[in-house]
Amino acid sequence: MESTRERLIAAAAELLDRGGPAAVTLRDVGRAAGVSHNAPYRHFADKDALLAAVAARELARQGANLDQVGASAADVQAMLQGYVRWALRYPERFRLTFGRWERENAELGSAAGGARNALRRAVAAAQARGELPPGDPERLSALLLALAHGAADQALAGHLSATGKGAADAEDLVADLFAYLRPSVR
Amino acid sequence: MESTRERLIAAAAELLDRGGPAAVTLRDVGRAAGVSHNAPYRHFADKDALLAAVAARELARQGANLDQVGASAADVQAMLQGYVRWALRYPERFRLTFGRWERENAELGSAAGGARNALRRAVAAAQARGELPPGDPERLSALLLALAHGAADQALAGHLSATGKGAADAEDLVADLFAYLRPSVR
DNA sequence: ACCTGAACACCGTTCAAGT
DNA sequence: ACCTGAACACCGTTCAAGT
Repeated sequence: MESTRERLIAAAAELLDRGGPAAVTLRDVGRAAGVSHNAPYRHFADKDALLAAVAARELARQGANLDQVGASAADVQAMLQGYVRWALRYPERFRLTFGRWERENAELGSAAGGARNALRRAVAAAQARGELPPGDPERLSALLLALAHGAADQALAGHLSATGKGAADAEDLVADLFAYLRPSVR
Repeated sequence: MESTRERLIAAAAELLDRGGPAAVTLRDVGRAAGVSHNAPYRHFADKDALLAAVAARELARQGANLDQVGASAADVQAMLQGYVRWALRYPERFRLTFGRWERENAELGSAAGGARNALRRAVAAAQARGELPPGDPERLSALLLALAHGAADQALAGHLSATGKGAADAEDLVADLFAYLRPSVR
């Protein structure tokens, strides 16, 4: 049995996918969940809190995927490319998740932290195998995630020329970075 | 003498910086520009068109900076770090500029294209000097810009741990990438 | 060609009231 | 503890009218 709270979050996520944050009106959310237009206020402080709950749900799902990743550089690459695919498939959730509010919302902050930790562990394991350059894994993780994040955002904004000789989609850029990082055989 | 159109854009940019797109109400824009709340409709189709004009102005300014860049890898790095500093200083303009609309707005699309071309030329020059790895300059440019963009966005979302042993700010990540890309002396 | 004031539909939020 | 209907203030947009 789905709680009203869960139905509200699901309805908000669907409206978000369809038309961005502006399309998430409390009236439509209520209608889709079968309650009145201000029933959401019994579960969330305001509209922003409802959107934050959508973001937290998304981040928790991402974290669950990341936990089962392997220890090779190829596994880390696949993890980041999976992240890029998710961003391209659900642009609005991607943009929402990396908005403003992690300072304010504890649930969101810890969900994001968990995902970052999973990536850092995988990077450290690949470094131990000599498949990624040495150095602080936290810092190398940040570099990898920043590239995946930026490549996805550029692709969504239409900034990646998908044709021509220099054509590269967001996943190609992730692959390029891993190729540059591969320690040369000495 | 500043035209009404220019005053509207300037007022919108200031309101945007102060409180994000939601704070850019046509009523406040009109008030700040000394006209009525619907005078903007004589200059822009709607609120989105006004925001697009703000983004275009910003992008044109960025492009003007990029045109005077040198030909060394250090110059390219400085260019990208300047981009990161701009993003961190004007988060709302940064987010606005890389929104949705480049497909729709010709002025915006060409402004963004000009900035990308300036970067590609500088990258090609640094490659010719042997300071960056060979390969299609378009593709390497995309990698560099994606990282700078992603690092800035992660920093703005509070995703970059600014303290601890793995501490790295957005500019550090750009520097790290250039260090990895430096062709090893063979 | 540019601007204004009134008006409309829509939205987030609050409140008194119901079970 | 959870929900509802009415109400309020605010916003984007349109329109008839003015210079």
